[in-house]
Amino acid sequence: MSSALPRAARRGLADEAADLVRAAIFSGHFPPGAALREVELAEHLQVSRGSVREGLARLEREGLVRGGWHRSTTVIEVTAEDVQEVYALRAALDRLAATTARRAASAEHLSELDRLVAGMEAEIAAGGDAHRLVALDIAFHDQIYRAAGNGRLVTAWEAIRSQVHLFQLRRVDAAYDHYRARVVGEHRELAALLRSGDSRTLARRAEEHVDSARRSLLAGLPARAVTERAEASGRR
Amino acid sequence: MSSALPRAARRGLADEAADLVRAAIFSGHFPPGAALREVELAEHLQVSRGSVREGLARLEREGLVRGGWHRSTTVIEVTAEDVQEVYALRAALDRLAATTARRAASAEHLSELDRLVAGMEAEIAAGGDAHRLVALDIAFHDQIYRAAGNGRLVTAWEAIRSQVHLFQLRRVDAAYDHYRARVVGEHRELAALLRSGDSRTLARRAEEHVDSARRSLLAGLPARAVTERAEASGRR
DNA sequence: CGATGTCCTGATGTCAACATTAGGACATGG
DNA sequence: CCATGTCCTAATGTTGACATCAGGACATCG
Repeated sequence: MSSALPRAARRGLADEAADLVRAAIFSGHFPPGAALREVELAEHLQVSRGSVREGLARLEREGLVRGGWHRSTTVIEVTAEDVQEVYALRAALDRLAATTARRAASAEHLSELDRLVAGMEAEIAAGGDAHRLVALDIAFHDQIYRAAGNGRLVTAWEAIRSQVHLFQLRRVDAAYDHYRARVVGEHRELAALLRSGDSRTLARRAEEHVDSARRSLLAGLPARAVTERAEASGRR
Repeated sequence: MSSALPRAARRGLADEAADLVRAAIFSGHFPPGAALREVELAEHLQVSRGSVREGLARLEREGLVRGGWHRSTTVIEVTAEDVQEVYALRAALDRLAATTARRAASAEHLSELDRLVAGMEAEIAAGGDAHRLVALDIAFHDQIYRAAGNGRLVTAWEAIRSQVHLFQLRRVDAAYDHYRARVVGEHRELAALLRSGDSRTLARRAEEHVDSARRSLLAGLPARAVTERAEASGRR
């Protein structure tokens, strides 16, 4: 037993609610700009408003939704500015995570990276469900952050992780072929560099990997913004 | 009016509670390791447990306290490992913030930096209250992050800001003379580089500034950890 | 005497009712 | 027709009571 069993964490309704709502956002049920009303969610999920409220606060910490005083929390929009902000920060974090993991990663961590890359290949061979590929992509980077062994760094990553996830989903929607053609190669190279690469090269490639994602996503975004708001009820 | 009036935000009891508890932690009223019981705080602050709970969640987002399932939230300890984690992350964030601000900062942002440095000098000349100096130090870096104009980067900074504040308070407790001798010079150099420095040099100096703080703090930490727990009531 | 099971206590988790508020619909006056 | 003030409503903010749980004290058994 290498990791001492993940401590059978009992999690509480707030976490449960957060997971459900997050999944609903990723699935497109709540498009960007949609309002997340506490009473609605509470009825639908069969939990109290307090728990929903706490769950929404957690999603806000992840940057997936925004809230305000006496104002419904809403799903974030995907504007070019948002993309620039998130990926600029992600480049800095990924760079630190990669160089730290280069020193600190255990053999288990590294082989798990290989396994995830293999999973991507298998997924593509099996037809290539876009959402599953993105999940593997995110999981790959999760693993790098975990390998670095810096709890605060993991927290910082978690604060943009869901946004990156959402952005990547939109990216594959707009340009799936381009994504599919690159995802395995880029990640395999990162895995190799993490195992036995020069630290400078690793840092540079980690930043370029993010930059590649950023440009690919921006190319698929209409000039100004992708609002695509879908108000539940028309304005009569 | 340069910044369009700061929007008269009404904030709610949760924020109020968070501010009060944070201040109490900085003042030493709640030493590292102390348990923050919701009922106690609720009675003392004259607000409901729900509001206290939400305020504590905010402090947890800042990394100042830790919570768990059915376990009291407690003030973080200050171990060497914690310091390494926070300052490694801070170095990466400060580097990004500085280089971004080098391009994006307005004249107002830059002159506010000068004003803060002048405030430090004045404070030292006036005797030099340690807590006020640290507050100016933090405010200086707040301003750099603000000048960079990346909301996500600001959020990432806010997730370690209070920890840095706490660490710096401990640093001046352990080695005030060393801190006082360096604080003005280092910040003045950063301000100058932000106004008209080479980007590479700026990035390097920003990282070194953090590294200087890290080493100074670690030197004041006993070998293993600084626990210094002060249980409220004895164990009879 | 050590290991194990039971109970108790003090805390957090959850809930539903009440208070407050933002934002818009509407009426009014210029 | 536009500007302004008033009111209403649907949402969030806040609260106190109740349900549940973790951890330790204690008794019991081997």
